[in-house]
This record gives sequence, C-alpha cells and structure tokens, in this order.
Amino acid sequence: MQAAPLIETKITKAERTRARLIEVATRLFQEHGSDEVTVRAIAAAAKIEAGSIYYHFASRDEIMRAVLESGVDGARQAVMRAIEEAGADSSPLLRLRAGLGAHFKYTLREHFSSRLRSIRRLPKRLREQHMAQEREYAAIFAGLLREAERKGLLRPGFDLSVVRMLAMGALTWAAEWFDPEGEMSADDVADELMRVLGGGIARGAGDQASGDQKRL
Amino acid sequence: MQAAPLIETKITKAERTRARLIEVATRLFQEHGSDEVTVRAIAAAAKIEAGSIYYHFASRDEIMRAVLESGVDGARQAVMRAIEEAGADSSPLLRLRAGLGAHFKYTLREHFSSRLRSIRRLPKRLREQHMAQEREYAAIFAGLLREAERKGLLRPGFDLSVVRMLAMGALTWAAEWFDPEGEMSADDVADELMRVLGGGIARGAGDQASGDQKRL
DNA sequence: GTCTATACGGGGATAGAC
DNA sequence: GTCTATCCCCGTATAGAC
Repeated sequence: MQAAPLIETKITKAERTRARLIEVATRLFQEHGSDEVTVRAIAAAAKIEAGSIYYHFASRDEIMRAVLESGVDGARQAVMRAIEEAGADSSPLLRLRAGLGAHFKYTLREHFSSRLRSIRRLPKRLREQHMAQEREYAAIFAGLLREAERKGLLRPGFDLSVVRMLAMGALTWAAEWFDPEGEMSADDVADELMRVLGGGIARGAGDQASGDQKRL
Repeated sequence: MQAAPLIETKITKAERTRARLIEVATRLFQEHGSDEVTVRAIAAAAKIEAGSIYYHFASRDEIMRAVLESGVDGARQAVMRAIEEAGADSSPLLRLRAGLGAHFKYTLREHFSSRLRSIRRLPKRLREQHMAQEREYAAIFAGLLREAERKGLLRPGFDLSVVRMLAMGALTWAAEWFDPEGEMSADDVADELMRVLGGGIARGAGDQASGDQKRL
C-alpha cells in the first residue's frame, strides 16, 4: 500500500502489533489494576489469540515493563511540555505548579498507581530499568525546587527531597480518590495542593505561619 | 488450667486460633503485599494445614477483611491515644500533627498500603464494611481541621476535605518510600509534612505567602 | 505472525476421616 | 478443630501447524 522503499525504516507488522498490545495493556491495567489483567485478557482486547502474544513478548512481565516504560515516558513528555508552556523565565514555583498539574492529569489518564505493588514483583533486571527511569522523571521536579531555593524563593530549613516526595505522593494518592465526575477538576486539586504547598493552611503573618511546632 | 467457670465468657480455642490467623496474615500481608500471600502460606505460618483455615474463615476474602478491620481499628486507637496525649486543650493543629504522626507510624508498622488495590477486589459487601470503617477513621482528622477552622486558625478558602486527603495521601505514599534504616525518623517525616502543611514552603510575609497562583 | 491445542503449576476451596 | 486428600479452575507459557 505504501511506497516505503527503505526496508530499514519500514515499520514492520510486528512493530505495529507490539505497539497495539502495549496500548491495549495500558488501558486494561489502568481500568482493572495491573494484577487483575491476564495475558488472555490483553490478547482478547487486542483481537489476537493468547499464544500469539509470546511472539512479541517473552513474558507477561515484559509486557508490564513495556507499559511502564511507555507510561513514564509519556508522563515525562507531558510534564516537560507543561513546564515549557509556563515559560522558562517564569517563577520556578509556577512551573512546579504546571508540572504537578500535568503529572496529576497524566496519572489520572494512565492511572499509574497500578504500579504500586506490581513493581516489586518484577524481576530485578526489569525493575531496576524502571526505577532508573523513575528517578529521571523525579529529577524534573527536584530541579524546580532546587531552582526556587537558589533564587531565594523558599523559606529555609526544608528537606526538598522529602518535600518533593510528599507533594508527588499526595497526588499519586489523589489519583485513587479523585472522582472525574465530581465537582472538582484535576486542576482544582493541583491548585489546592499548590496553595497548601506554597503558603500553608495556617493563618498568621510571615514567620508566624512558619509551621514550626511551637506555632501550632 | 484456668478456673473459667463462666462458659459464656470463656475464650474458645477457635477464637484463639482465629486471632492467631489474623495476626499471622497481617504480618504476611505487610511483608509481601496482600496479593502475594496465599492461603497456604498463611496456614503454614500459623502452623496449621491449609484446609483447616476454612473452619475459621469462609474464604480468603474474609481473612482479608478481618485483617483490614483489625488494622483500621488498631490505627484508630493509636491515633486517638496520640491525640489525647497532646492534650484536649492544645491547638487542634498540634493535635493534628500528633494524629498524623501516629497514623504514619502505624501505617509503617502494619504497612497498610497493601490495601491499595486489594480493596477493590473485595466483594461489595465486605468492601463497604471496610469503607465505612475508613470513613470513621478519616473523620478524626477531618474533625481536627474543622475545629482549627472554627477557631480561626486557618487561612480561608481551603477545601478542608481535599486538604485532609492530600495530607493523608502524602503519608500513605510516604510509607512506600520511607526507609526505616535511613537517617530520617518517622517523626521527622511527619514534622516535615506538618511544616509544609502549616506554613508552606514559599518565602514571603503573611498574605504574600498566600500561595495564590499569582504569587508563585 | 498468528492460530490451535495443550502442558504445567498453583491457588482456592471442599469432603470426610479422625 | 484439625488433618489429609483431592477437585477444579485458571493463569502463564510452549509446540507445532498453517
């Protein structure tokens, strides 16, 4: 059907099928949680027979890993785009807000919380591949926090790595309770988080609201 | 061995075995994640044969539910105790800190994150029983936030229910990354969360640190 | 590349003896 | 109450035809 004279660059049928399998698996993992989904179910959803899957993947774990890989990669791209759209010269905290919002929305779409336990079950090799990718992803947010600190935008005394994990964890968990049908939008949640993260909930001017235990 | 003349109040062998099973199952769920643990494994750890379990529980799901029940109950007690120790006349935010700390420490010990997906898998009946218990638990924290608001301790404009879920979610997730062997203690994490929650990370006096997007 | 058929194992659960 | 034996289903994965 196509010209495609360069055999080297041609997308093979296998590649297309493989891509479709990842796509379908992602959706199923998202809907039912990665544990629930059987190879047979993935096959059925991809309109293929179960046995055929093993032409494309060596094991179920490999499918899992491929899904995670494409997922983290997609999240990374979405987050980077949001950050760029916020403008490179905007406040790092504004960019952080943009990044967290994109992260949350992506998590909701791909529902990556499915990873939770499943990751531990992955064979070491596959797991570490994934972890490396995750660290890279986290570095985006860590970088913004560091930049904010460097620019003197932050109150001193925070362990930024902990702050980052708390903030991202709040959103990861939010993907569990968030109701897309509800009154709040994903952006509302991200905004609320950022309001808390930025200024805290306690009243009191400046250092009085510093959140030290004594002030509580 | 014991007098125990009142047959009605005597703890039967069955009750003891059942309790032991819950105990053992809790530990296994905590260590390996609730999905990983088989009925056979629970039986083995309780030094009993697999089949015998079904004298005490109708199904694996029932074991699961019992574990969750005793878990949430334990957490509730621990949190209430911590709150009481903080003193009924102390600031609600100080009590919130105490409660969150206890919550986190309990989560670490019983590692309740194992619940994550597993809950969805529970038959409706069992799941709703658990959800009700969870709501009751959450109400403890919701109550403290409301009290703080009533006493004028909070900046206005927050959706406290969202704030609560974000804060608890941050800790739930923290149980995943927290390293008991690391330099930070569980209390350090809870403190850091409370510092962020209370005063925010952004510099700037009073309303300037209000965390509105424009200020970022 | 994809199909069909099937091996293999493991997990939940039951039956009936003790 | 607990044991032993066993059923039955379902999941992953393989083999070989097409």
